[in-house]
Amino acid sequence: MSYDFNTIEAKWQTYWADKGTFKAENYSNKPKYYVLDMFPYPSGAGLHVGHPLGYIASDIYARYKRHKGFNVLHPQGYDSFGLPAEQYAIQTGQHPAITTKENIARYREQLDRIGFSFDWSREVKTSDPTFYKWTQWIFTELFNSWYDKDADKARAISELEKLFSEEGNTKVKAVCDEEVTLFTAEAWNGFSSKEKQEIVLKYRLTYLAETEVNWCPQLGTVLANDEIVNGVSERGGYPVIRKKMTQWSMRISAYAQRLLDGLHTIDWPQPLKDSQTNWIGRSEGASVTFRVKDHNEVIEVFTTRPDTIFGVSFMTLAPEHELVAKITTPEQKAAVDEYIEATAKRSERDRMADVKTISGVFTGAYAEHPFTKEPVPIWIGDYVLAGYGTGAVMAVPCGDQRDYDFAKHFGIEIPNIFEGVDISQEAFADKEKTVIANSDFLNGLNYKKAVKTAIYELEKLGQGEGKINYRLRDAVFSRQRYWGEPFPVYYVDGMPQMIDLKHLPIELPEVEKYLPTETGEPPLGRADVWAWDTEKNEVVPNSLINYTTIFPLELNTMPGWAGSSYYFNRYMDPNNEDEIFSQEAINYWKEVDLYIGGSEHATGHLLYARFWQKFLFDKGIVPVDEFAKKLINQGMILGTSAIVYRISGTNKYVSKGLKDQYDAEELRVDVSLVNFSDELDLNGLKNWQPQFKDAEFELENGKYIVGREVEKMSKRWYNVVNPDGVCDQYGADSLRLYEMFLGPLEQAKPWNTAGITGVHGFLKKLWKLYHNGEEFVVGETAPTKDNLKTLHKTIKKVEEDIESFSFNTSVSTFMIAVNELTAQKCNSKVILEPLLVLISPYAPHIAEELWNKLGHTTSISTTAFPVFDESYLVESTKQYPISFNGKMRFTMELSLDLSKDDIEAAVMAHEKTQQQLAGRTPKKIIVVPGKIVNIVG
RNA sequence: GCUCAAGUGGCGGAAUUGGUAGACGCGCUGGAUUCAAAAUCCAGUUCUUUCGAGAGUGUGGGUUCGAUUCCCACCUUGAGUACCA
Repeated sequence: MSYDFNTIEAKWQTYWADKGTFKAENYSNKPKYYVLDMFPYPSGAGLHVGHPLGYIASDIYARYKRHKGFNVLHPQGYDSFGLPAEQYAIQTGQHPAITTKENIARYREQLDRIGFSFDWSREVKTSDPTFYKWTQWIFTELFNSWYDKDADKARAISELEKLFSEEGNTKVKAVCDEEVTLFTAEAWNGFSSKEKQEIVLKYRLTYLAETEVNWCPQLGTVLANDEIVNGVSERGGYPVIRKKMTQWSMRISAYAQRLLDGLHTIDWPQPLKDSQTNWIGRSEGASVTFRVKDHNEVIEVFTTRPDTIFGVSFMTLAPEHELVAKITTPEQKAAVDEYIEATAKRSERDRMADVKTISGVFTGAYAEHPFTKEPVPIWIGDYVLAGYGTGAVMAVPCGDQRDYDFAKHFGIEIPNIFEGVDISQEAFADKEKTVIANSDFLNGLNYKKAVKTAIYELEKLGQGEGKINYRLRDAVFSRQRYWGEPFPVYYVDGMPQMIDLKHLPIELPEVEKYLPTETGEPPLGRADVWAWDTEKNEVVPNSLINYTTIFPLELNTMPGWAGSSYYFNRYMDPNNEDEIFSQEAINYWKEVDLYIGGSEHATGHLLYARFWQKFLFDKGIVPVDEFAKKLINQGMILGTSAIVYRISGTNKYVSKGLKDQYDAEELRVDVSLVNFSDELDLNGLKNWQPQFKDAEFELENGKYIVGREVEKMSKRWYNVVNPDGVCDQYGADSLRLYEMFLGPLEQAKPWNTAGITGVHGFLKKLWKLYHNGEEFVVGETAPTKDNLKTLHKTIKKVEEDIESFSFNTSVSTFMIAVNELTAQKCNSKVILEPLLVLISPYAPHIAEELWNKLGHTTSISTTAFPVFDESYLVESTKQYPISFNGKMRFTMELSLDLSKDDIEAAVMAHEKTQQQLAGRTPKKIIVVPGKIVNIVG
């Protein structure tokens, strides 16, 4: 019987599903292990061969851990809210839920064919009301919490209100909005309910605020900072402008320091940690207050170099800074207004593209230096960003290149406050070599001491303090979209009210169209049944709104990252209707042990998920404050596009080798039209698209050879390879082996279908080893020394490979093992059984089939991983006493079957040996023919 | 500019407490089988060579008996990030 992979694979996939082989129990005597993939967004295009790469790796690890005696949780689900389904709905009118359902069915079919060991009984979908009930609940929990800086954790709002009523807000150290005014307990108790709500809102971990947001007119929605790339939207590449809107925000900035600290406790890739560190952007320094002369105003600046305070020769405000209008003198007003208008016109993108141009204008006003009391001119300039720090800087031209360039350009004085440094050409920014001069009490001090002293003196004056600044901004949480989680929020007198857990989920209402309304409201503004009855506690028609018992509901929906910020915990107890998950379940599984997914989520999903986990930890809902111990970024699988060359203005195509003789343009054609040797199927091309119907070709050696380009797999390049096709032709086991064999997991690598014959050949050889024609044959004789050596070599290597996630080299190891056993004519059951266990994580179907043929009635996945025995590898080593030059004696360890004479001759013949051994008495020399390999001692 | 990662045959890539560089696969060459092709099997395949050997892991140095591996400088490529005060 030949290796009929299609039948075998279908058979075992059905078996696993029927028997529930991979169903995980929440209680076990075995140690637990949680292997997770980043769940997919089910797009209409289906899976291409790049998608399963990470899933195959995690599946291998999950299956390996089962062999190692772990109770393994390996679930899968869908991140099923999102833009593509909504945009399809806008175009076709089809409900996104239908599109999503179809796409999920297609994904499931494709995933099932690859033979993953997912526990599908735990499947979650973020767009499923039974799931987003808990997304809504977490939102209300965040709303009902504030961040206490003293306790360094989130606490209940009720406790904050109690503090306010007892002592006002003067002593409370909380993370809150900047413009909070101080009040006493008496004042608090005298406030109206609405005033109280307005104040508390400034403290909540999710809050409503008038914020300047990134508005994308084409998409009709706001975008988070990480959804913008180079000033245009990540999706679609549309321009983004700044606009003020009332939006929900998440106070992630409260967790900035803990998000930073937590990175040291988790085993994640360094580049990913670096980009999170960068995104959080902690910088240590001081805030300094400058009085504005002739005005009752102060300018607060943040600086990382308080030691250079005596080098300040001007100040710069961002053009958007609120003080600009107040302090500009009448003489300068025209110039300032003109400059502000010019800046506003320039898009974010232009501003970034053109960093070199120095621009700015003097306001006419002066500030007072805190120590010297000298006047400091106040300028505005667009090199100062309104969104960072306080939007104002104290300019020290001798110590900062941008300040230096600005001062040079406008002829502002550049005082030198560094000892022994020439600043005639450029600023001096080397902290290590800094010695301060011309600076009163800071003279002669180095950087560290000067910083300390300056802050101390500023504090004495009451004009500054040490401060840590973070780049991390609060995350906008509202989207003007239909296909997302609705907020469990209604409004009474303009103030948001949360709907209690017992009435959740608040399900998405039906709408006629999925576009924003004519008045610019989000799509939910089109819903007719979208009001909240506070007596019946249910959603009722808008027509009933009376503002006494029935109120309007929130029209925004949540962003894509809401559901993905905690789904990994929900898998632990996914069908629980009463709780997000039981405490028993979360305390058993605790956290993800291994998380595999793409690096593109570094500053989005992976940061928000850590934030929510820390919040849930503060609330005592989860037992650990980092959700994933280890994370691996799998690399992308790239496509290999095929290119034909058309002579410009004609319908003639020339083969790759001839293209330089013509003025030819490049066209991409479907990769399935090209064989392994880059030869194009001419008739296939003619039938592929009408434009090629009458194509003429100029061939080389009778063939049309295409050009190749490695680039991202995408429909528009016609380079997508579908896993179903690979499974049809070679089988899922070949696909799995080949995806691993392609190269290291973390690296980006091009797909090349030609190479798959290699791993497919291996499976055929493995099959042949057990079969004599149609008959299944297994040897009952005892294994030889060589057989055992091959086996244990393989056990050792495969175990090391899996533990270090070097799945690519394991495939080679299997090939070597099967080649050796074939050469040894070994089909001994004693060898083959453990070998199958080794192979089963990679190629589970064939392993299961042969395991079954060996007479086992249980799944191979329940079998223990074979134990490595070193004695089979070192047995052939012998030790010989050797004399050298008639003086020294040492021992030789021979790992090859060579005679003593051979070795001695080899050592003597080797010229370098005498130098190497001069004056040394080695204990042991490892030798191979002609060379000394290792001298020990 | 800054940060990080990586440079090994025609190609993907092996090789870690520093010890036979190029495993394994693709491709290519030759052979067997076949009327022929596909499939399969066997042998060869870093470069140079006067067939003795010599050179060789981006470049130049260093440490070592010995370096793809460790150290220094440089070059190249990729990724991320950027007027962050």
